[in-house]
Amino acid sequence: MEFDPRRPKWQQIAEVIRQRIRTGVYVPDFQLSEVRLADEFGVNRDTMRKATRALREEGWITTTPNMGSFVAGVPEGEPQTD
Amino acid sequence: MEFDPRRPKWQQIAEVIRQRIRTGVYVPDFQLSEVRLADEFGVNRDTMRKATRALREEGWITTTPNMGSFVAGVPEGEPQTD
DNA sequence: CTTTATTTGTCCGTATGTATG
DNA sequence: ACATACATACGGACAAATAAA
Repeated sequence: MEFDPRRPKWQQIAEVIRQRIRTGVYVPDFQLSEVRLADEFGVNRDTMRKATRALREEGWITTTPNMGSFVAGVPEGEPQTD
Repeated sequence: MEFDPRRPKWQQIAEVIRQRIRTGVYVPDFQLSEVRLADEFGVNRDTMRKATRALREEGWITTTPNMGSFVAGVPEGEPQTD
């Protein structure tokens, strides 16, 4: 993925994942692995964690320690682009 | 069993077993099986092994390969709640 | 003697949480 | 942002020894 050097990578990654959830690419309960996503986007896991943290705080995903992160759905007030 | 997510499960399990030995629920020579205990507490055997390892190092139990773990008693210096 | 069940020991893989540099 | 390491936890698999059928 191409990153805009003017903005943090984790923000750009979070936006991509938001879009995937909005459009149904990622359906509820779909498991998101920080390790695999970090590999997919070509970034460090530490960077990926910043993205998942933001998505978690916004209600897009839920995270269970030692288990994984899972798609929650589109948060309240967010437009569904599906 | 209900676990406090703020502390490791294996520590909480070890504390439960310590209490059972202190109060005589588990008497000396009573056999403890990692497999059955893991099932009882609803955790992975790997997690259960961390608990038995701690108890073994503290002197609460002894473990014989291929045989099982057995209650040793209340270690020296530990108060007997019985 | 053979089979089956049980138990600990060991190893692999995956995943998140935390910490350090 | 990255690199690395370790802790915690789960799932699965296999080996070796023991005991009972």
